Amino acid sequence: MPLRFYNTLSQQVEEFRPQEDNIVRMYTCGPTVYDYAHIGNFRTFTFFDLLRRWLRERGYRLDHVMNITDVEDKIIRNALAQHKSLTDYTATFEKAFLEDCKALRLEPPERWVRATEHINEMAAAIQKLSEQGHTYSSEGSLYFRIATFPDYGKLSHNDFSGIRAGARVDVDTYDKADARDFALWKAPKDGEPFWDTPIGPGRPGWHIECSVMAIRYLGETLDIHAGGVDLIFPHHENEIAQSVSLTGKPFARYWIHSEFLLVDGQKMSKSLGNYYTLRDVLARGFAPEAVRYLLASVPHRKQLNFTFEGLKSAETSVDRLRNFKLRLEKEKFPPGNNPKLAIRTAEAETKFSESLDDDLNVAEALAAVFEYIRDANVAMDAGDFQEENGAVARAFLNRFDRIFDVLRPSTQRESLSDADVEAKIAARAQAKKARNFAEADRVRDELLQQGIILEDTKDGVRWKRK
RNA sequence: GGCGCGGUAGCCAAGUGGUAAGGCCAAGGUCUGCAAAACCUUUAUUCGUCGGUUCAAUUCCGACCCGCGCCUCCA
Repeated sequence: MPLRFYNTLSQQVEEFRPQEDNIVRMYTCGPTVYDYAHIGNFRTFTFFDLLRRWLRERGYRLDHVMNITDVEDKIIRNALAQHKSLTDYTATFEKAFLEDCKALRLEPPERWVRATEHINEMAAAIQKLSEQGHTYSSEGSLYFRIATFPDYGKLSHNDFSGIRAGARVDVDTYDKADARDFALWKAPKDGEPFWDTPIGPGRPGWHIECSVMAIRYLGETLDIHAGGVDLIFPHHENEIAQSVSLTGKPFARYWIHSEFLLVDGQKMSKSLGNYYTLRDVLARGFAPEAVRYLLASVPHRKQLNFTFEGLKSAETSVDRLRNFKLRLEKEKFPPGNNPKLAIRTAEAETKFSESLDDDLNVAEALAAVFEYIRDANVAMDAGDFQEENGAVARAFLNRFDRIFDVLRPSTQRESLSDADVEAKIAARAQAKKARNFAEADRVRDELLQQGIILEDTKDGVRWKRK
């Protein structure tokens, strides 16, 4: 079965085929750097990461652009309040964001692009839209006139035919002719930063940046455009209106949206006290891999209810995976190749791949991995697991980890060197041999205090860092 | 009200027109000097409710109930 994705545009699962050979041109909506990103944001960004990794695993070459919105109302408000320049203000949060991405092992896209570095291009695009008659100005600001774009609503499946132009719905501080119209260019207000451009002084509206930067780097028609479901309307709808008006071409072929993360069944909000940044969660002692696993383990089209209980569960699941990896690496297997197991591994890998091909069904893919691990453990216990099975198993596990990337621990507290640990283990072995279990247990506890866990096996002692 | 997503065991969650994957937790057990790890057993006669289609529905159709999101900024 080919790779396929649910496309918001068609509301169907479709086979994925990029326009050109094996290159995937993908644009994903990145963060607005006005504050620390929260775990809801990272749910979406983790999904982008899985998408990237699976596309590449499937042989595609990626050209992925992600924007950083560094000019926007909240940023301006906060920067003014702190008497900082826009750049000084956003630099802090951009840096924090990139650190968080790294902690979560999110691969960087091929290009990060900042809104403020494309102001002139945005102005030029707006100019062109104006020449084409898609805009009007009001009090120094320029608006996109939705009435000039008949396909408006196709992505969000909204029917606007019943809405009258000019039927004023309460609109913020700007004057719009139609509630659906949106600002392309905002006139400067007192004390606010602005840019001098051929279309006048001001700053870009939010939507135009994505259209302009996507087209600039990826061409007029993207293969994939992804974002959170909350962006479907109006953001992505507006992007389509602008882009298609500008180019006359479809803007993106596959629109992929990830569902919301909820906390305790509700939307995160500061007033409810259920608003968590990644930093908040890590400060509670959870490893970034546990967070990554949790965010990655629920299919993107399903709302993910974040709880600390769930995070704990994710942590234990990661431990199970790591234990298996450790066993695979340390245990001595008899020579040979158990054909039954070889087949079993191939089956598991096939199920893993087919599941991810199916609109990135991570739940099913993980099931394939865990089922395999159980069978392999059983075989190991029975002595049926042989050397050559090990190589294949390691390859499968590596493949799993190229996508999920949770096996490597990120907190490496090297309080004891490997040699120190081995020495302690040797001392404990002596004590055990003398049946001095009190001393043996003392050593084991001592090591445990330092984050070293011992496991006695028939092949000797196996140890790992917590 | 419109648009969209979802309601499957204590929690998370997959899935199919033919009788319920997987993970976590819990209980008991095997192994172990004791642990750890691993394994085994138990845990949904049942998949929001009510109808319908069918030999057969959790899976299709209809209605209804509930949760969440979007409809002004938002991953």
